[in-house]
Amino acid sequence: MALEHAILVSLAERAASGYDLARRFDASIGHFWPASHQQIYKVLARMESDKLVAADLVAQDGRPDKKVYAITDDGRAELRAWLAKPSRREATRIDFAVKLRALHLADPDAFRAEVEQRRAAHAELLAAYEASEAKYFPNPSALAADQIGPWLALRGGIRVERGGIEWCDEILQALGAVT
Amino acid sequence: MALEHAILVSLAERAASGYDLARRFDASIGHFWPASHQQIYKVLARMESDKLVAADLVAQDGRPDKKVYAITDDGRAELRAWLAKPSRREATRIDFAVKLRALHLADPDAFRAEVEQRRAAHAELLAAYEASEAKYFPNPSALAADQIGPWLALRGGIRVERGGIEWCDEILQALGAVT
DNA sequence: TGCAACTACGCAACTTGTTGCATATGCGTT
DNA sequence: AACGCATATGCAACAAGTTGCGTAGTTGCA
Repeated sequence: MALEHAILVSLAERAASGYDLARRFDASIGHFWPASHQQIYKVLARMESDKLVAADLVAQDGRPDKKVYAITDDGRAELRAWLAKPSRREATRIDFAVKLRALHLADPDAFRAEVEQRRAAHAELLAAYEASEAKYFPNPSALAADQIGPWLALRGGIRVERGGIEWCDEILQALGAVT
Repeated sequence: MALEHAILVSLAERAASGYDLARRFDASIGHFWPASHQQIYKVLARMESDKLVAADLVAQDGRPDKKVYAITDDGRAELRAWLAKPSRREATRIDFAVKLRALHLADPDAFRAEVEQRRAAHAELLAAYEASEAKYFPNPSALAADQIGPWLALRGGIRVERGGIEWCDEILQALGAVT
């Protein structure tokens, strides 16, 4: 159950409502652990009953009330335990690679279009990551201690997307050679 | 439901029992879509009742009987439909990147050890992929039509592992600079 | 005035995958 | 004879995530 840990990491940075978390996941941590608001609310409710987080009901004017969750000492202990325990290799499922294996059964033009679409998606994410890096980490050699991790995570994202683009280019080249 | 499609791809290559598929997944297609034998048997049973595959009971001597599954025309149609429909971007969940974000809360030595372990795992998989490439695709410029896809998929795996190693090295360097 | 978009929370049904266990045969080793 | 290992199949309980829907107030715009 790693969404739990992703939420703990996010709440350790600062307290947030379920809604805030959902947006935070869309913007940053969710690049590595996507989560829908439904799933976040569900897990948050269980975490509250497990005392890993504590809710504080905040009335707002002009907006619905919200429940602001903060990490508890139990939560921090759980987070530390998770960090200390080496995680086993996560299973990466790459739908696209499965499709690739069946390339000879597919329509070449449709497949090429899909590869190009995929390449564009990688390029878009890469641009977003690079913009984040320029904005938040302009000087990586002089980072605050709690910024090194987020920066390294972002670097990983950049590598993944660049690798994805290169893979697409290699595929397009191979497809081109066939045509 | 993509395990279904991975199984169809595998059975389109050639018929197999659940046990065969499980081993095939361990060795090749499972690098991109891991699956346990329990899950494979479960999905196969449903696929049989959906007429996507047909089972043939084969008695063996010296071994338990087995059920050899072959793809049906309906299965081939489903496979073609899946190939033609652009798949949306799969959600990649990177446990490790979530941990990285909480780096400042972790024990530096334990974390370094985990990164090194992760690097070793990437290196091991990379070596296996490169051995496969050398063995099965010694001459990529002259590949049979149905071998291009599997080769490109393997190339993707190689890229992923190489990228993973480089990321680990970047992290180790950053951790070293701190110490 | 109406309608879309944003904030804010959540339930219910379903699908997918994991974990632990059970069963059976036959081979080779100790 | 006992044990582990490979072959071969599967069930049951559980965990995690997806999809579709529902509620309710506020803001801004056309």
